[in-house]
Amino acid sequence: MKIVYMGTPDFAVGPLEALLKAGHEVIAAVTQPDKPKGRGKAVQMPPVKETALACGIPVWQPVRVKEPEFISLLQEADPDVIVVAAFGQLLSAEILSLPRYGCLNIHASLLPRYRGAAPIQWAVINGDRKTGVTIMQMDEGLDTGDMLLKEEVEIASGETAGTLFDKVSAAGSSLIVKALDALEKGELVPQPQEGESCYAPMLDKTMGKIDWNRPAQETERLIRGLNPWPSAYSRLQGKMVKIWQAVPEEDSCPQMKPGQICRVTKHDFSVKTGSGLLRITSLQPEGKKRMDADAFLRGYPLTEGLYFED
RNA sequence: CGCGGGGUGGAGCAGUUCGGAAGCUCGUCGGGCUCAUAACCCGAAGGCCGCAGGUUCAAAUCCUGCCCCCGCAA
Repeated sequence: MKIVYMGTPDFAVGPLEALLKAGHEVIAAVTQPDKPKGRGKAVQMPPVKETALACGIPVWQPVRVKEPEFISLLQEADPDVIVVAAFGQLLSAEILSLPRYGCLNIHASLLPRYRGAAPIQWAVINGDRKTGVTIMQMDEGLDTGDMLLKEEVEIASGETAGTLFDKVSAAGSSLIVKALDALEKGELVPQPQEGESCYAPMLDKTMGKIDWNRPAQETERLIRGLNPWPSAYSRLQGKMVKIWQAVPEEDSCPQMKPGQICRVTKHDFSVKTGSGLLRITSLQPEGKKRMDADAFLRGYPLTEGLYFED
């Protein structure tokens, strides 16, 4: 199969490698333009570009895929199919109908649930026990196309968005290979999306601000869902503190108010929430590395009654 | 030149303003107490204070250059 691959972040790297390993002819990788990132302002290339370059695949980085020059470039390439994974730009009808087999998308959820940009994180934040990956035939809607193949992935207790990303990406890698195989043989049966749908909007940093009035369980899920990015955080004595790991507990401090620190032990400490306590076991003060709570407590002695600020 | 914090025994921190014997809370090892312990008591080991130069009688501390880690922003 002559494939044009469209993808940008780490999630899209595995599937690309899987396609190559399966012997498909990837004639080009399309990815978002390099952007200034990181501390220095240094321009960085997307993960998919790095991989493509390392594999000797031509890389295209159109600012807008709708540009006529890019469309004609695609037409010239004449792919059998376009495979899309977390690319970051919407494809026009013109592009969707360009390849013989159309465009296949690797989506990180069991559609029709979690259409949109951050399906993995939202599955964790909402406390789902399983999610998955869906290969679908793209249409003009946002993740509304007919489904071709699906695979479930369990969400373990304590799962973070980061660890789940790896699992779902791996599942997507093998599934897209299967899908193309079946596609060639004409064995795929498109299935319209039915049932309850929902959206998983893009995450932004403000979501990570912990509202201590919320129940401890809910905050704990938020912490896992926003790990490794953008991370859940609060403020303590004027400094930003990221919370990396916590455990919900029974409320044993009825006299405390939400956000107040209680039960400081040698190894960890708990914070009062709107419902229950949240025992903090791993955190990261501004300017410091992530550390276990007991390490934190050695250098930053806390007293009970102290508040996390808004 | 985007803004800022930091690199001090195994861990987390103080000390740097106002140069002058390496400290705190833990951990580790040995011993003691105890039915027992994450508790308590006694003792010990373990640091070229990120690297390289400079100033000085004397530098963790002042000056210069470099490396590395991290928060914000993007």
